[in-house]
Amino acid sequence: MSRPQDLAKRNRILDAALQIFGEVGYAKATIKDIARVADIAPGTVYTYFADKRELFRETVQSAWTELHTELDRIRRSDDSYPTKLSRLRRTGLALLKRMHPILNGMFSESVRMDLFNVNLERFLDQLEELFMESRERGEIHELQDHRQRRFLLRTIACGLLLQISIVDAEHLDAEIERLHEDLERNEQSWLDMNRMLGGNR
Amino acid sequence: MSRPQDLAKRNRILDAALQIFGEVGYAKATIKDIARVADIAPGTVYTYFADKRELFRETVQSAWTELHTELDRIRRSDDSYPTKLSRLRRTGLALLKRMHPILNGMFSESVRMDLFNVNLERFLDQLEELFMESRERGEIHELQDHRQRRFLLRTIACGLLLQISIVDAEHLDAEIERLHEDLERNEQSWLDMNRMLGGNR
Amino acid sequence: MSRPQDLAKRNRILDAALQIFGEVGYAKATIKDIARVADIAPGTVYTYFADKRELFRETVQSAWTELHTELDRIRRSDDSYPTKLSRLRRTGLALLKRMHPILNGMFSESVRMDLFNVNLERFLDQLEELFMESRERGEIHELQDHRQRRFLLRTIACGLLLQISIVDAEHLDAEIERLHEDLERNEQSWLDMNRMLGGNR
Amino acid sequence: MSRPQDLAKRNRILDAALQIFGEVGYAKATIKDIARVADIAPGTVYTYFADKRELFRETVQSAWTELHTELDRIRRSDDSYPTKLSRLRRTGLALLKRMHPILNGMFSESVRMDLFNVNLERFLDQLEELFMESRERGEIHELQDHRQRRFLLRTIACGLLLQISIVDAEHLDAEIERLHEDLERNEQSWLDMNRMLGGNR
DNA sequence: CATGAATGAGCGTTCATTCAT
DNA sequence: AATGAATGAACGCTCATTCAT
Repeated sequence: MSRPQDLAKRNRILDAALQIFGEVGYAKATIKDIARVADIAPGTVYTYFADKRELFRETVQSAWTELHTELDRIRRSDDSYPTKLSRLRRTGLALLKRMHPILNGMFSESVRMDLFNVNLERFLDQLEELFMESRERGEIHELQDHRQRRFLLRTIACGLLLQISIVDAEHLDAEIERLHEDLERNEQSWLDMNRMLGGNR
Repeated sequence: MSRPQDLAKRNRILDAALQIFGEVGYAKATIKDIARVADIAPGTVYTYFADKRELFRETVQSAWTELHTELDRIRRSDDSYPTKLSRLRRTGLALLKRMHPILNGMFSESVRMDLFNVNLERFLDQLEELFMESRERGEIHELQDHRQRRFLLRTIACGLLLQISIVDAEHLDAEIERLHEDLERNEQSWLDMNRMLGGNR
Repeated sequence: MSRPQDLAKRNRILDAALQIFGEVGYAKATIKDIARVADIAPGTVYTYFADKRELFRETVQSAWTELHTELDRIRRSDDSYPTKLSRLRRTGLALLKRMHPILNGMFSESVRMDLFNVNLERFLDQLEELFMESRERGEIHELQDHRQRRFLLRTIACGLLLQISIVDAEHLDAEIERLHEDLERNEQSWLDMNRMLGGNR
Repeated sequence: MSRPQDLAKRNRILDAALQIFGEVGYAKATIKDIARVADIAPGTVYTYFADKRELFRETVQSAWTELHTELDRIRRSDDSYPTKLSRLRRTGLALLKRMHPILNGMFSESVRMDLFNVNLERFLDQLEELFMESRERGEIHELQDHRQRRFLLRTIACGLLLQISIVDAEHLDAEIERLHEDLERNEQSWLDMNRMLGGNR
């Protein structure tokens, strides 16, 4: 079955889905509500998506894909390591902010649909690539062994994800700002410590 | 409406709810299934809990309360700081393991019911108390300022929570074991670094 | 899942189903309409029947079962062969009359659910038993070989079934009466011919 | 609304309708599927037929019309009575075979749309015409009075129709063959008996 | 207090039909 | 005349909740 080409309408549906899934979670979100927000008839949703599951899947996956793409772009840039970290921080938090509505309701269904683990590991892989490349350029020293690093990366990534997801919309901007600063200061500590320990070697 | 006194039956319902909510998530869990597992009639659930929301609320809160109680006990013990850290690690992961079934399906509803933030902050408060007390006894030096520490604690706590919640039951034991080791090694690094930097002062 | 014991209500639902399935056919019959006729809430239907298919199945099968039972009773009676034929005619047509509402809409779904062939063959088997027994008692001579007889029995049975099913309710009584007479006269011809040919042997 | 002149396309739609109605029955057949098989857009169906009901009506009627035409041709031929019977048998069963897909799902809708009775009676009328003419030519003797004969004809016609309709596609050829033989043997018995009784007069 | 049958609002989904292109 | 995306009413079915027993 071929899908119509009206990408604008498809995106209106995805935006509406993002909003509604975010507001009430997957199970309580209704196609009728999503259609109402997208300003179309309920039946039209099924012209663009096979069923509720696929709509959710596409909604979530589009956010992950954006993250992967951005991280890839940062990695391939000519920026210095600290600049890359800074860009990553800004990009990641901006995406989290945009995805905030859905984060809260997405974990359980994402996991059930196997959308979470695959994307998380892919994200971590790219992050490690970035570190490897920077180390090869002599921009950083290694602090931990592979496993330890992976553990910390995963834990921090999950930690940020969950922290954003539990903020209510009202305080979202302030929280993002706070995390931004905290991450920046933390990075500075790491860079300092890295330099210090690197110098000690 | 006054509540009946049969606490044994109330707990049977809570256990059944923990199991069913965990297996299928809040939205897909049915009162009928919970009642069947608790070996009572569906209507009886409403003698002990006002509605499905309250049943979920009580189910989740009982797990948190257990965590708070355990952490309090550890804090008040006479153990050394490394021992306390070790006990905390073991206790926390054991509870996470027991709560695993429900973790996956609980975030969105927990947040919506404001069960998450309050309990998380209370947990972090206790954790900080533990650090303060240990520092006062000269067992540790401070590495970061209050805010930085809070950020790291919250991020790591959330990170562990989310990591456990996305593991499927089959790999749960292996994952718990892995996290246990990773945390232990990480703690050792911190202790080493703490000692090193402390010595520098 | 055990079913409640309120047989009166179950039968009210079956009667309503008979009426509605008969009026509009399986596909266009709605659970809501059946529930309305049975004077219950739509959901209640699902307390007594698993789904629409099972409700239809039970509705149709109950009629066939009644026919099998009646034919069995006639066979085992002490009546003479002509009396048995007469009783069979009356019983069969009476049942067809009662089932008339559903006949029209039932063929296609019955066949799809494999309700038709099995019951038809069972009916024909019993009919043949009746002939065999009567022949053993010397009440009839055989006119045709087994296959020819089976063919005629099946064709006539199907023919009567279809004829009744295509009569509209308004003319049902007259049609039943007409078929009754026609069958009676036909039987008489057969008996005459049987006697004639029997006498010739 | 005037109808377009593209008869080839109209027939493609009718053929597709015959196939789809036959495969799944009236209610489950969709205009989209019929359009897909006919290789046109769904909307185009409504250029040639007012709605789904009319499309079904035309589909079924075209089959009946074919039967009437064929029977008429046989009647008007110069063949002898036994040859005519034989041709009728062959023609009828061949048409039933071709119509098999639709038979199963058509009774209820056909009756509801009053397509069945009229065509059946017209078919029986033609059949009787054939007998009358053959009797006038002295080819057969009469066995029964008008009413008795009409009853038997109608019953056997309906019986054959229903028997074919309940055969699944897989066994259709074998069943047609079987009915062919049974009818032939039965006709022979009738002819024999007719001759015997005729000779007695 | 316990029961469990009854309730009925509301879900995801389908599809005959329309109509702007 | 042909298209096919859009429509929205209506379906089968679920299940939190109630209440007569």
